[in-house]
Order: sequence, then structure tokens, then C-alpha cells
Amino acid sequence: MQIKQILAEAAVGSEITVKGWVRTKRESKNVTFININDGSVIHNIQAVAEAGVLNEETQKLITTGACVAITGTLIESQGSGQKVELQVKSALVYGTADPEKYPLQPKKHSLEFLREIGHLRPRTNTFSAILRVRHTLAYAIHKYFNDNGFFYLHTPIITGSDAEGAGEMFRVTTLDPKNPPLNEDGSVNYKEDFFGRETNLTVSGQLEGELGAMALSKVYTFGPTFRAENSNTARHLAEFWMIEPEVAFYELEDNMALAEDFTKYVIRYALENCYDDLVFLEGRLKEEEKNKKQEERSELALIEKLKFVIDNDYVKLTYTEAIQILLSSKRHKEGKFQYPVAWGIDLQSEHERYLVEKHFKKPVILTNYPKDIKAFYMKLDEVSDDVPGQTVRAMDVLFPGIGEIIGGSQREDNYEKLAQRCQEVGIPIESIWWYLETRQFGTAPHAGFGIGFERLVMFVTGMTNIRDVIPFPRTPKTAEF
RNA sequence: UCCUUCUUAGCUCAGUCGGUUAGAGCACAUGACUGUUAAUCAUGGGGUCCCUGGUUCGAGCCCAGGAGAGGGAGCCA
Repeated sequence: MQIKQILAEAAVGSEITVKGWVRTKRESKNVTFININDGSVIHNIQAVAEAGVLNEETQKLITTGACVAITGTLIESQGSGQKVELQVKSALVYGTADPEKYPLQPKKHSLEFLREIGHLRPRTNTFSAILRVRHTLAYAIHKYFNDNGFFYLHTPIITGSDAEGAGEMFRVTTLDPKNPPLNEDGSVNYKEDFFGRETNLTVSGQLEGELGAMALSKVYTFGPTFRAENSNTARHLAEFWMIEPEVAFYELEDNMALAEDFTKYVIRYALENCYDDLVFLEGRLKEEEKNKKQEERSELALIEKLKFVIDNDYVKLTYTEAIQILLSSKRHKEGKFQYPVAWGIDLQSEHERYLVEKHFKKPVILTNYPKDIKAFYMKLDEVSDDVPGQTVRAMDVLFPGIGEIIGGSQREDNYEKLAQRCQEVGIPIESIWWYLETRQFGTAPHAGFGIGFERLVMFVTGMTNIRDVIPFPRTPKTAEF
């Protein structure tokens, strides 16, 4: 029986068998307490063995980290701290864990140390809680889209296009790296390669997502994404999971409404279905923040923060308005921004953080960016006298503490304008002929966005390093587990 | 990739001005204890001071190079 079920039913008097891993053992002369966790829930079950019930050898092998099956009667606990406990009748040790060598000790460990033992860290309270929340969010995402008429479109992992320019790509090849077939000019002849052309791991499913939306109207992708950027930060992974809805007949405003409704739904779902885990993670975060300076501590506890997000409207403003706010800010006037502020710049982390964490103190949707700092496929805005330059129908959703969690746009649906933009940014039209053809055959207004799954998990769990919200992180120089 | 800080016991860290045998807490082992829950108390074992080279009578400490990790930045989700 799973511990989650045992604790929920609390069927006192029944005989049950618990299988799991020993967290702690406390021995005294007459009685031994064994705390067992099976990962089904944050809570342990306490097994109580009267002296003499277990033979000496078994008792010795039950140490922190060992895997056991314990059979006994569920009784009301005599001690405080738990309602029920297991009165032990017999125990079987599946696997021992030499206490001199087992790295996970019954004490606090740093997250940095746990990253070095990625194969064992799911056995800690913190990581099992994160993994359960991660699962629940993934489920909520599929449920949200399914309940709202979206179809799950499986876009390719291996791709022949590098058109989006979202980042450096990982090459996929079966050619011999030491002795590849060469063209006459000495370059590698990819016609000899597995696919007969250069291929890479996908950096985004968006372009294919648009093809799906031009047939099924509402689609989303949810899959792994790969970027070979040499970025070493707490917010980037080389392999991460991304959710990308794409919807026909949606314009920018519909896209913004979808992004807000979607994020609120999945956060609410996690609150309703992972409450115990979130309570634990909130406590962990409070402990961690005790070591920080007062001004660096978050104003709201984790659960309060999540409730605040789902109960309040996101702020929506244009890039041009954001620049005006930054220009009139005290911080700008005192010259405290490291990077200069002016219309046309790409907003820096410090600018985004100022807007989200100091000025508005809630999620912000920024729209209508200058076209020169955004991707080629974004729809051009009408030119306006109020705006200094040409903008596109882009939107970024910024979350407190995380920064950019969503990037999206209404797509350019006019063939001539899109082809023109391809030329401007140097994308050969023949390389994405299939993408451009959607604008020649039954084009339609459409919009979509991408949300980094790990960034969402970070926000919900309160973790501050992205390596701690994915079971097996892939970052530059690291692929051990 | 750039800036910056760090690397000493299984873990988290201290280590004075360069000086003799490198310390603490936790973890672990042994013992005690009538119900503990980060149990408690006593005792004990445990070190490639990140690596390589240099300076010096003498280096955990100073210098040079390298590796790894953290924080910040860029790129972005």
C-alpha cells in the first residue's frame, strides 16, 4: 500500500505492508522507531518495533537509506507528531545502505551538494516535493488545453530548419567525426549524412505549431527543447521543456488573455493538488531566506505569493509605456541603472526586475516591442504618431523573481510582409518555403507563445536555481546523470 | 563567454603574522536510556588542506597556471 493512501484512509486495526526507504531510525532499550518514505507523499510513516520483534541482524540492516518492506498493524499513535503508526510484526530488507558510505545523511544538505548526487537527490523531501509538483503542473497543462479544445501536436525533435534563430543548435549526425565525407571545397558533405542534409535538435516547435494551427485551429506542443548556448545562469538549461500553444484567429489581445488564464489555471491546480508539498517548500524557502539580508527577502511567503498571482490581474502595457516609466523613475534619474534606457533598447534584466518587482509588484505583460529586437515572424503594427518607431505585435510575460517566463506574439500572416522580413534578417526564403506557403494558401490571423516549463516550476516551488527543478539537468560541462 | 567569490573530515564551516601534532558542529560507530520523531547523554574512529609548479630554513596560509562550484551579467524560455 502506498503511504499516501495509508495516511488518507487511516484504517486503524488493519494489517498492512509498507514498502519504502528508511529516512531515520531511533533505537532505545525497549522500542525502535523507523521512519519510512515511499515518495507517494511528503509525509513518512512511523513504524514502531517493540524489542525482540525483529531479529538482531535485520534490526542492524535497517539504516538510513535502506529499502524495506514492513508488515504490521496500523494503530493510533501514542506519540505526538502523527495520527497513526505501524506496529511492526515483521520486516524484510530489500536493499541495505552502508551508513558509512550512504551520502544522504539525516541532516540538512546544501542544494549544491545534492546536485553532485543527482542519482540520490530524489530521495530527499525537497526534491521529491519538487518532482511531485512538476508532475502535477505537467498534468494540469494537458488538462487545461484538452478542456479548452486544444489538440496536442507532436512537433519534431530532430529538425532540418534553423530558421527561427532562437539559439545555437546541437548538430544531429551519424557521420564519422574523424573522417567525414567532404565536398570538393573541403566542407563536410551532408548529403551523405543520415537525413541527406544538415539536421539539428529543435530549438522551438513554433513553426510546426503554426502549421498545425492552420488546420486544427487550436494546438499546443509540450516537449523537450535544446539550446547549445554557453549560458551559465540559474535560469538556463541546454535541455528544457517548453509549452507552445498556437491558435488560429487569435490576435495579440486574445493571446495575452490566454497566457494569463493558462498560467493562473495551472498555478491554482498545483495549489489545490500539491498543498502539502507547497507547505513544505514554503518552509524550506523561509529557512533559506533567514540567511539573507532583510531587503533581499521576499515580501510574501510562497503560498501567499501564488494566491496573489491567481487573484490579481496582470499588468498590461506597451514597450513604449514601459520605457516612459523607466525614464521617469527615480532610479534612472539618479543614474542607478547599469544599462542606459532609451526607446529601441532591448530591456535588460535590471529594467524588467524594476518594472515587475519594484514598480508594479505583480506579473507584467509587455507588448508591442520594436521590430529590430524581435523575431522575423512577428506581425508588424500599424505605424502610429505616438510611437517613435516600427513595432511588432509581440508580448513577453514577466514574473517576479523569474523574469521572462513567456515570450509570444501574433504572427505575420501576410506573405509579402513575411518574405520581406525574412530578407531583412537574412533568412533564405527557400529554406522555409513550407512555412511561407501557409501564408499563400488560406492564411489566417493567428498567435501563440512559448512558456518555459522549468521557469514555471521554479515560480511555483520557490526554487531559485533551474537545475533544481528538473530531475537531470543538462548545462554546459554537465551531463553526469 | 565576461566579471566576481569560493574549494580544509562524509556534510557545513573555522583556521590568527608563513612556524612544532590541522579544529568545531552535524553525520557515522560503540555504549547508556521506558515512546522517540533533526531524540538525548558519554566515548571513539575519521584529512591527497582541489591539482600542478614556484618562493621560503619552513606553505592549508604567499606567487603563477589549471580544474570545479556559487553569485552577477550577456543570450533567452
